[in-house]
Amino acid sequence: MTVSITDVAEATGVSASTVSRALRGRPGVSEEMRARIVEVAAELGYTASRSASSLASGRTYTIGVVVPYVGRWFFGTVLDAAEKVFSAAGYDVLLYNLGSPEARKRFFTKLPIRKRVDAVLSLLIPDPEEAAALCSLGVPLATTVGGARPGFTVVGIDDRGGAENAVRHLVNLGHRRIGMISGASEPLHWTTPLDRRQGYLDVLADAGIEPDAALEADGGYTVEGGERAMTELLALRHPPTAVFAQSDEMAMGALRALRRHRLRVPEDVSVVGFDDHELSEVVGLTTVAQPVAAQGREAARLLLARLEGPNTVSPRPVEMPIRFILRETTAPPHTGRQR
Amino acid sequence: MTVSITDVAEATGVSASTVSRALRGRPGVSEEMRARIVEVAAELGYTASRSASSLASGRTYTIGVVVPYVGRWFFGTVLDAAEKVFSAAGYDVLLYNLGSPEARKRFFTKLPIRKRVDAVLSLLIPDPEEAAALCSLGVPLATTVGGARPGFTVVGIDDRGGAENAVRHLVNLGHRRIGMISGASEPLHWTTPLDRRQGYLDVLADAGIEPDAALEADGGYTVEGGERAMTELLALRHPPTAVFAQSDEMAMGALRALRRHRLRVPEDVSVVGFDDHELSEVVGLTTVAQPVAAQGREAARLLLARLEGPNTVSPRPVEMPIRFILRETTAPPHTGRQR
DNA sequence: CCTGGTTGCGCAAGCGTTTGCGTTCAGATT
DNA sequence: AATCTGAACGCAAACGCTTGCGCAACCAGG
Repeated sequence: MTVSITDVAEATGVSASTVSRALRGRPGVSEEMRARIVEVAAELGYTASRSASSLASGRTYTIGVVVPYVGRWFFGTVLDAAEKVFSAAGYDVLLYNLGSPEARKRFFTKLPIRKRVDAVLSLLIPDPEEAAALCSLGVPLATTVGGARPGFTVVGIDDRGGAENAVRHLVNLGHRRIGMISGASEPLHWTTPLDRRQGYLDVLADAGIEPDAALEADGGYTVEGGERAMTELLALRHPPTAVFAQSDEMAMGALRALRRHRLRVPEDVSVVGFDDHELSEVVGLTTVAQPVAAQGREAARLLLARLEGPNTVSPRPVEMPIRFILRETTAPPHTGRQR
Repeated sequence: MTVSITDVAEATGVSASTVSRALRGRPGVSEEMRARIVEVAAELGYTASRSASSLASGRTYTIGVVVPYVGRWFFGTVLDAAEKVFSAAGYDVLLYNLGSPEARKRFFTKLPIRKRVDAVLSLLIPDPEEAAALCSLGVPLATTVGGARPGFTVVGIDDRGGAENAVRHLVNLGHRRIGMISGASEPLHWTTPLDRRQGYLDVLADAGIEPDAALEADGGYTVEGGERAMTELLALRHPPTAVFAQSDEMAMGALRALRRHRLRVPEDVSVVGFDDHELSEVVGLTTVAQPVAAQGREAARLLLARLEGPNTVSPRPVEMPIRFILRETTAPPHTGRQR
């Protein structure tokens, strides 16, 4: 039926051990013999059974990647980049998409990943319990989100600095009432929304602007949430003249809300996002870009390095560069007609 | 070190076979014994080694999913939905991201998937050779793209009918010069662009409009490609007054090109897309929606059905409903000032 | 009390690799 | 010429699980 290692051993007239060594480039096989074996194996269309080989060797040559939503641009992009690195290095990737609470719970209680992977890249923010579960796997861990976490190799960006750039831009344009559409603040372990908020507050303080809690609305990192949040802000007695959205998706939701309210951007309201979503250029959104694919690549590379070399996790997160991108959704506040 | 089945067996005072049967719900174990074993296993934190179990049983409880680009909205969304179905059924998913030609070649020559999966869902269009390679795996196959293919369970949409809807809408508005931004026409096995083009041609013929090859530009299914294509169309001696883009991404590129040319949408040019991308609503794009996630779910379900029941592939593709969505990028042609 | 059929469980043979160790043999060293 | 060395390869024991078969023990029917 399907060709096994002994088939190619017999066909070559050697033992299975020699075939194994030859095919995996291990020493102890003469070059001519190796060549013959490789040829015969190719001829027979032999591929080693991963199950058998990982059972015998303990290595799976598989990386587990766990993400909250593969469908979302950010995660899809990171995954895309990371997968390329892994597969180029000969690793397969096992995907766990943990969007729903049930899926998440099932994953962390049953840990189907156990004994199945050599390392894991987590793109979701584990709570302390979940992090402990991952650590208990005893394999190298990495992440590109949520900041430092013991045992994890983390590559990220300067969220606070990025937010400062965005908000400072608005301040420099002359805005004083600056709203913020923030991300889900629920999981406290997930520092990104907190850091971005801090950047926002820092700049306000710097500019001598009194922060106003009413100007912060939660958008849950989705387009719809952004729209809702913007709608809330517009319902305020004194709506903001500019809005900093903690993600481009939420910024786009805000744009939609503004259009529904027949408000012009940037004439009536300025909007600045964060992330540089692939479609942000299309809508002309001013934003701060983070190298999403590069983060995935880097995290994957570091993970592989830990796998092949000494398994040491750097204490400080790797920080990737960010870049402010001026486009068309920001302008000085409209001092003329007031709503 | 890590707890194995014999550990559970010893701790319970039974044999490993009984533990195996008990944990997998096989007959031949009394209920009270099963309960005890389950309890002990949970206590010890036992998880069966997949490698060992699939080596012994031949089943991997893993589905291979191969996609061209995980990062792109369409594929990410299909994958997201399919993964949920698979994991809920107890299957893991092995992801192969074959964007680059090298990755693709490596995959199809080495077929690392062999002996690693129980079934595969392919979201890329295999050429005949690649399709044969997949068939040679001897496992159930499914796809959500590219139409009928022997051996594959396929779930798709009525591409031709959808295109007809879109173009008829433009015709009804009074447009006569209707351009088309088409998808990559390269792989001939991939029928979607052809079908959508046919729908376009059908409606033109129906309306007594002479098709003009100059009005078709290739956008390669990307935002940038769409922008280039639109730019080409605008450079024409008689540019179209409306454009049908075969995908929303290309439509968005077209919108960008139009904005760059200081043309208003829909006053100067109407644009209609195809797919209903998650951000199409944000930009107000008129389009024809296809149920992307639902297709992924359905394909996954059918695949699992083939896996558990009799392995029969339905001869006709499953067709999911489409829906025309009128938004704000289409209007009657501007008969006033002409460029 | 002896059959014949269940039911519940253990035995042991795999599944296809990897790998430590042992063997053989040619060539180099004394 | 006897010994040592290293390279090239084979043997066989894992790795952790599944599963066909066998074997007690038990129950009901004659």
